[in-house]
Amino acid sequence: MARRAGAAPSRLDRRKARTRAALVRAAQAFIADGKTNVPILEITQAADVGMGSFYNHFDSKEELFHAAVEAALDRHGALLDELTLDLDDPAEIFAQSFRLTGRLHRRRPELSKVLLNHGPVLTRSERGLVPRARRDIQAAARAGRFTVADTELALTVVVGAALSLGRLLHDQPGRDDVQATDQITEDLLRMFGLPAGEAREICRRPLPDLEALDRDDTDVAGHHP
Amino acid sequence: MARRAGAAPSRLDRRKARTRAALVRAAQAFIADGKTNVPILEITQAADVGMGSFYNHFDSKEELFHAAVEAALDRHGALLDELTLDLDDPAEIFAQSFRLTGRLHRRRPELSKVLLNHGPVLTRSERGLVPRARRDIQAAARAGRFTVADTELALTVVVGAALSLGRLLHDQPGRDDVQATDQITEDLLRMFGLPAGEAREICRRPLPDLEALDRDDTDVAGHHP
DNA sequence: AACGTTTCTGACGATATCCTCAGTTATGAG
DNA sequence: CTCATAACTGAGGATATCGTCAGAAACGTT
Repeated sequence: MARRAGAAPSRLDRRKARTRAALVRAAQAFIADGKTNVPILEITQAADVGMGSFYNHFDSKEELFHAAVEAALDRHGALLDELTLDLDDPAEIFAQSFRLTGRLHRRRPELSKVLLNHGPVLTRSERGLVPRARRDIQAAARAGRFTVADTELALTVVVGAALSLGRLLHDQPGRDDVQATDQITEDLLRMFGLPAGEAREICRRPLPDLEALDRDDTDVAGHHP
Repeated sequence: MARRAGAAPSRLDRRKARTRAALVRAAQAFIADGKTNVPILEITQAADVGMGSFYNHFDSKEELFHAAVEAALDRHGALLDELTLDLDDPAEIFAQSFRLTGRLHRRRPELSKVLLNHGPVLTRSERGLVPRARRDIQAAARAGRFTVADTELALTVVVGAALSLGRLLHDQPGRDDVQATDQITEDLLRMFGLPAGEAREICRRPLPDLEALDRDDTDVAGHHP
């Protein structure tokens, strides 16, 4: 019997959701290691779930991987929205979102790797970070803060810069991620027509509490103490 | 008996080189379709080469794919060097290289797809396009044309923008590639500190003969009439 | 032409992976 | 408590892929 939408989740629902979440988490771990051609058996073992259970939730490995990446992206996007909620200047909203995403690469390397390994595919996805960035750029342009000839092309550069930055930080573990991220954000703001001095100043403003970010991200992973 | 370096290639050498090239070309075709987990047998069939021949040239599929991508990148880099040889302004050399690379996505879609699908891995490679871009940016900075706080970070943005642009053109076949490429180049020049007017003007200058580019690229593919 | 060497070739045994299915366990309803 | 249903489980047959190897063909040398 189909459960009515909005009804409280039953124990059965929760059991199924737990198994599914375990599989998604295991998949994220493998993606983080760059291995997308792992046998299904290994995934289920890592998730501490029976082999057959896989097919109760997904029809193919690709379906699982896709779900894993989308979940991670959605979560980070929502976090950004939350953290920039009380900012007024659209240029600063954009800058802080980009800076926070840059910080992410070091703070949650496994999530970062997921983004890097599947970034290309997700670049034009209608979920996750891209629509958010588009919205912010458009808002800043409308407010006269950014000079943007073509929103989609500006967005293209921004997304490319974000992925490329992640790759840089991943490949050079010694590099200062804060300096790198803020410098690139500053470069992008100049590209958007802001005077060099103002661009630099905006990128030096303090960021929201990063402890909150850690707490939230821990929640995401479903890692309850 | 080992052949001395520099000696004229014998028929045997050429035979071996031909089969190897056929495998590389077939690999490029598969990479272009995004399929990097094709059975070796299919690759050899596509290359019209015996199954066993594969192991005369490569120890693993990954080795073949790596060779395929590096060959494509080296070739395009050399082409850019050739085409921008007689330019004086370092800013223009950078701009033309970027614009020409943008043009490539439409003119040679299969090569473009190779770059896109393996771009992330090759971003920090010491061969191919990245060292060239680094050299050009440094030259422009030394000449006082670009204002660059950190060459590596600027390079990161440029590389990311190039890959992201390729993805955009690939996903939106209808989009005007010339307009998109030139606009992004202009954005990057502004990021490098050039005045908006000058950035725009540089990106409107004519490009080297594209027919020569076609001829050269055809040579690359080893496609002799 | 004759012989040694390099390269090519495809069949085949070994191995890895898939995914179904019949049986088991957990949950819900009466 | 009893039965029905949903979810979980792992063994196993079917399938796919690998990489070796012995022989054939092309090439070089004398």
